[in-house]
Amino acid sequence: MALLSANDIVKISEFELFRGIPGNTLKSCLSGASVRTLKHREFLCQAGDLAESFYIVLEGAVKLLRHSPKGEDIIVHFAVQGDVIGALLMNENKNGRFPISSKSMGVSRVVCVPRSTFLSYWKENVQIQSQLHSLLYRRMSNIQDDKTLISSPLKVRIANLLLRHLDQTAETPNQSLMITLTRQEIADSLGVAVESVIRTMKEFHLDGVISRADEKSPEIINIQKLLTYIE
Amino acid sequence: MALLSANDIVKISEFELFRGIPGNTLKSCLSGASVRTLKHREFLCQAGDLAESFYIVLEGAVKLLRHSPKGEDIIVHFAVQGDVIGALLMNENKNGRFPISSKSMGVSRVVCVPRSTFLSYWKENVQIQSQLHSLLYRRMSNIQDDKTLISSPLKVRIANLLLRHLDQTAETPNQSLMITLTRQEIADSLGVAVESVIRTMKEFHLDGVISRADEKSPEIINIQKLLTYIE
DNA sequence: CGTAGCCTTGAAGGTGATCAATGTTTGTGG
DNA sequence: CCACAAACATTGATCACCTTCAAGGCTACG
Repeated sequence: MALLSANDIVKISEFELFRGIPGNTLKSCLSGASVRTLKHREFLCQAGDLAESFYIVLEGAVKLLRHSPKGEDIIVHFAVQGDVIGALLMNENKNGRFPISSKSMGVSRVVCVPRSTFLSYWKENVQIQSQLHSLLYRRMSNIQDDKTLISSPLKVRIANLLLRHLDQTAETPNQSLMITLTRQEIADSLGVAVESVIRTMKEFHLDGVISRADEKSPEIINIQKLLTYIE
Repeated sequence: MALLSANDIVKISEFELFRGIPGNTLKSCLSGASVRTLKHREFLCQAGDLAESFYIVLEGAVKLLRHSPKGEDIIVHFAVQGDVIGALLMNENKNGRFPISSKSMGVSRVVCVPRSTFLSYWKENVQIQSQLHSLLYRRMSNIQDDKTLISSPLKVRIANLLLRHLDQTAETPNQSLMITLTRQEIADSLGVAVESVIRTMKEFHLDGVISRADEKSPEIINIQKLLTYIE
């Protein structure tokens, strides 16, 4: 836990969440906030924890997990830079508990904002509420997209997942993923067995749809070819 | 299309969405609003329509559909009394289009509120934004629950769906569903084949888990027995 | 250097999809 | 009032996709 550096605040001010928000308002919205650095696989919060603060991802990525009855973990969302975790919960009654766990993917840095700050400054600011709406809208759209594809073959569902995580900044026909996803994580996100993901990805690889510069780096996607799986 | 009756306004004022909202604020929030009566299976809006207004369900129920690539429709949500449809979209850029279709289940009545009213009165009211958040939170929780159960056997997923739609007002051990769901709708909601739902429900019936007073009325659930399928 | 987490491959098995045929109910139009 | 279409329900047979299980390999890390 550490205080926010001036550099961090600049970075935060550039997030879409705070677009058009004056500097002093931003400062209020971050009162009592601290920065937490998470190691690979470290938990940010666990399902059942008292929700005393919520989070903004500064750097890196965090996966949101829910326990399935079988004991496996299902990934409901990959939170990346600028994403907000647990804000919806702040509105609910006091003593609310997280319904999800959050686990860091690689090293990441996260801003922790206390619940009281949400109630005093976030909840009372219509601009911020609207921006939160936009974030939620996108997350809701994604999860609905997934649901729409439930009955599609695994190839299609994986292709869809990969497309969603493309690094939109590059312009080349071959784009890489914004985050490094393991086969296990893809499986957990789609609710299927790892082995099935591995076999499908192998096929993609043989077809030249995906490739990797080296082990450990994110997958590189040939978008044209990938799209043929979806149509 | 008709104007709101005094009776309708009373009913709306009792929705959770407007809890603690003063009468004149409510009136502003409904400026330009009209009531639409929908026949069974009539569309309220179709995917791709210009989102010029959003909706509040007054009576009856409306299902929200998304087209899957195969041409089937997946049900992403059952909207009942007090539910809001399309509000998230109002925040987004002008000329936004509905990503979903809405189709009435039986006869229903819906309040149509113009986008301009949202921007003038809903968006600027922090109380209403918070209430919208709560509604969304619940919808998000539901869809995440569904996702968590993706890899569970069909029995469990159907049991979960039934539990969610119990009529909470009754106290008896046997509760009925709030809305009449056809097997087809259950299948569309879970993204499985109708035949699979029929076979599972038949089994439930033989086990005495569900029963129907008569055809056409909602299913009656023996909760104790149903819960044994989930644990 | 041993453990933990992830990846890989093969073989066997099951759940649910698909296809086909038929029945029931409701609403529509002649 | 009857004929017909549309939407939903049902049942059985067959089959594919994905799961499960088992075994082994690789890399990172304490």
